[in-house]
Amino acid sequence: MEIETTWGSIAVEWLDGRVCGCALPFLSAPPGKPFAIVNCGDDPVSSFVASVFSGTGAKCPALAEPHGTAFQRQVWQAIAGIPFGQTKTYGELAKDIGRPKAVRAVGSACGKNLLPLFIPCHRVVGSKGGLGGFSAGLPWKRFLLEAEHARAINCS
DNA sequence: GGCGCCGTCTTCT
DNA sequence: AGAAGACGGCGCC
Repeated sequence: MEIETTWGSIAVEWLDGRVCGCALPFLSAPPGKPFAIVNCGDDPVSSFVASVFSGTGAKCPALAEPHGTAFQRQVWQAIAGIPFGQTKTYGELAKDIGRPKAVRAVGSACGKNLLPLFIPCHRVVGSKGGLGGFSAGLPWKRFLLEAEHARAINCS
């Protein structure tokens, strides 16, 4: 299914009611227009996505077993544990999974996350308040953090 | 404060 | 094996 927004169409795939894929249009620069959802269903998945953008944090729907290495799953699981509206640094995440020095590897694992929005990799920021990166483009990450009232970033 | 280099760990070529 | 990546820290200008 697809959710149409003023920033492009968000494609979400699922199997047996479990989300197994999510793709956002890549944005290298923020579109001039404000973000808005144009066409959105009322199923659990759609409403979850809508809630993420509106900053009202609904319950995350069931996710399919993610495909990845053991290390990546650990990272993703740790990310999934970040409370709504809060952020965590790559370093803290690394420490949480027992590899305090594997921060670089953690970042790498984030980039391979197939379920942005559902696994909130946008809540992972750099230790100095930097944004780090985002697979679909930083504008999404900035917007999402702003929507969740994250103050750990430099909202200029 | 900003820039650059090195350390560290996992994954792809 | 070698290279690269969504980092962190420290030293230097």
